[in-house]
Amino acid sequence: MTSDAVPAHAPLELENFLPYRLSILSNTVSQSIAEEYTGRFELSMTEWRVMAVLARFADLSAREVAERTRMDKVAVSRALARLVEAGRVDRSIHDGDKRRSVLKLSEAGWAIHDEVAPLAREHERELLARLDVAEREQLNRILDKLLAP
Amino acid sequence: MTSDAVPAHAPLELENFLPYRLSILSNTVSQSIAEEYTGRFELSMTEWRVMAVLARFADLSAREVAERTRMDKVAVSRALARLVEAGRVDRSIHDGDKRRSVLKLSEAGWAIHDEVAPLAREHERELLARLDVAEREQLNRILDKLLAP
DNA sequence: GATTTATAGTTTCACCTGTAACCATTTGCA
DNA sequence: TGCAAATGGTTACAGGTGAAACTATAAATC
Repeated sequence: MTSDAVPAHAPLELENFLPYRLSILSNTVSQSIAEEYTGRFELSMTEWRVMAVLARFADLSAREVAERTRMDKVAVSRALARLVEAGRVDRSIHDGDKRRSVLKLSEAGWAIHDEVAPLAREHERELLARLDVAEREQLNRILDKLLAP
Repeated sequence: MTSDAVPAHAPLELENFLPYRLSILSNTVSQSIAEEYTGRFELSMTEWRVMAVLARFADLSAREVAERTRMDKVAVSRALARLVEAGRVDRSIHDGDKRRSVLKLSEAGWAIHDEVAPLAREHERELLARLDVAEREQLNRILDKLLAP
């Protein structure tokens, strides 16, 4: 039996490494939702996120959309260009500040939103169905803590 | 006061929508770890993931790396090309199956691993420091359930 | 044993992404 | 007022990414 002179390496156990587990879970969930709307509506995930924010908060500027979605402002700018082009978002210019845009869902945008939102909620429901009531509360509390600034 | 003839839209409350919260958390965490090694070691996130898997399980094939990292096989192929080129991974050919490659970290690869791994663990520690012991156990149990196939 | 089918891995293509540079407008301040 | 600094948003560039096609090898079937 050889003595262990050289200290052993200490590889991460990825399967127990929290950042890794979060990444796998998040990608799996987001992608399974995205699969449902990308095909049906020619809607990218970033576009959907922008629409979801505008559904909840009207008359935001592009910068505010970026803040709320935590997306890059360039990504938002491009998503908005496509959404406006497709007639899903109405863009006007802010009174008194010609740099700011004022954004809201169009009728067509709302129509899509009203189909996609329940679908997204259904996925969330399926995911949460794996947990009991106590666990759901725990998860919410834990996420609140981990997401706090 | 106008009567509400048209049914109201029901926008998602993104800030309480589980898939969205998971996505924000996962991106924030992964990126803050990545910031530490991308600059210092010219190492992309996908490359690091490949290295982490090869640290834990030697002599995998590219396909097995893809399975374990849950990355696309094309992404793995390219990450491996860069890692082999940089001398961080040794690639040989499987005895008895000339299609398979046999991958392992090189000395240089291990040296980098041994610097990055503690750094990643430290980030995990900082994140978990926001939770008490009970919450950490709860989180683990919950993630086990949500990640089960 | 020859031929079809499956598998490992790479390349191509079309697109998405972030960083940095940029333009227009507004704000701060001397 | 005039001018520097800050801000909202877009564009250019340099990668990174997945789907599909492709090459090489192995396994299955006849």
